[in-house]
Amino acid sequence: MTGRTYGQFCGLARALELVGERWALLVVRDLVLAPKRFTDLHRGLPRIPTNVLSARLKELEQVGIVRRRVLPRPAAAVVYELTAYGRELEAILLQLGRWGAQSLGEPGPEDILTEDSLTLALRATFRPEAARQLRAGYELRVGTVVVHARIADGILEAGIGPLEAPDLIIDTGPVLRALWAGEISPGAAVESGAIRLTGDPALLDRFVELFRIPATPVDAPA
Amino acid sequence: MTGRTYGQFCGLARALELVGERWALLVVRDLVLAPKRFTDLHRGLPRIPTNVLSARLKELEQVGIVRRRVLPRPAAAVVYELTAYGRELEAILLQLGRWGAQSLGEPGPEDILTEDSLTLALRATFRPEAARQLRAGYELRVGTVVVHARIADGILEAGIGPLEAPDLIIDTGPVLRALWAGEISPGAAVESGAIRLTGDPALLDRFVELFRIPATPVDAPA
DNA sequence: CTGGATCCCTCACGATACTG
DNA sequence: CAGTATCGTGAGGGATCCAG
Repeated sequence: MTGRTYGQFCGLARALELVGERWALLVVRDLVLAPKRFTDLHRGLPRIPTNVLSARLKELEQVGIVRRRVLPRPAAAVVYELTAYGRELEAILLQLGRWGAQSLGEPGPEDILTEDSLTLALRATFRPEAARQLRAGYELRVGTVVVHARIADGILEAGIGPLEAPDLIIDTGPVLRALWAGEISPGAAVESGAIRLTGDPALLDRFVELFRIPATPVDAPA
Repeated sequence: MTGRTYGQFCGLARALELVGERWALLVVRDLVLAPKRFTDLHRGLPRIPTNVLSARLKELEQVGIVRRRVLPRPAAAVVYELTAYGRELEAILLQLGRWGAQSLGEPGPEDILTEDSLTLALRATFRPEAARQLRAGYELRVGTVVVHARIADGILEAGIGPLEAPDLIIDTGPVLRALWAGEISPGAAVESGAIRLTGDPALLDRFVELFRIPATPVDAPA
């Protein structure tokens, strides 16, 4: 326990000692939306070795970010959930995710997309000022990944899974990133067939105003 | 370059690929306030091996967070500075630092405190709503570390070094953390001799209102 | 089948020494 | 001052194995 510290009396250094190890923040990310079992976590993070996942959960539990809970019968299952302290990381994760999304290129063939990360991406890129006077329900489908967003009174509710009666279903693929970043217009995306719509097509224009990855800042040389 | 990725199409995963390696965010932290030379960075982060510092700087430069700049003569020096993209991390660092500060215990004997981290701690814990109607200049001394804070019109300006004509000089030690967290009252701190004041003592009460580490959330069991 | 623990290999990190 | 070179250690990666 004496190793692995930064030797600085600093809140940031402390934070990095708590969640700075590899995979730690992604585990927290997958617990933001709901408690999960070990196997569910592993399904959402297939590239993490089970021993590392095990170690991270123990460490996160020890420092009060995650709580291990054994469900009462009949489902004799173990779930991991965030503590109140862990939940405070959500806003930071969203900000960091929005920052990182600016330099996100096209998805590689190995890259996976999960319901959790897509849902958090909706929350991270939501712009309340664009949601005034709007009440709408979107269902977003990317391959087999289905999430939804409901906007009402300037508030976003985003979650996993389909929606009862969506005003618009957006069925798309990798082009979603370019659309999100404003690199392609909704019209062009639909026309190319990269996006299929079910419902009110006009709501797609609202969608790209509601959810937006900021443009990547470019530095002038010198 | 193919290794070290998370295999997820996710802004957060991307962010962690950019700044998730050990020491990376602390290097960014030390560049937030001002560009620095290699040796200055190493002075602020004495525990980082020079080869690792070298590697981090190269990586951060390659991904567009840091720029390496050779100063023109006469000072044939090399400085590292943040790009616009790197500067966008400041708000995130402050939030993360404030989060981590909640679980910061007493400083260990090995822990060091730097001007940079103390200045950023001021920025991170500043509460504008407590600064209304106030115009004041503080000088904060912790050992040989001296920083300052100027408050005017609800705005904070915090930086390294002393102040021309401070309204209050706060000369203190490790007790500062407890004061910051509200675990000890200003009066008790002064009375115990752990804090020495020069200037208007009433401004110390304002200080603890202006800068505050939020209380650590405690989870109810079950 | 869930919920991990164990083993082995590799590579990043840490410490130290050294150079333009 | 601004790094590079070398080398040992331990954490991470991948596969397999085990208990309830």
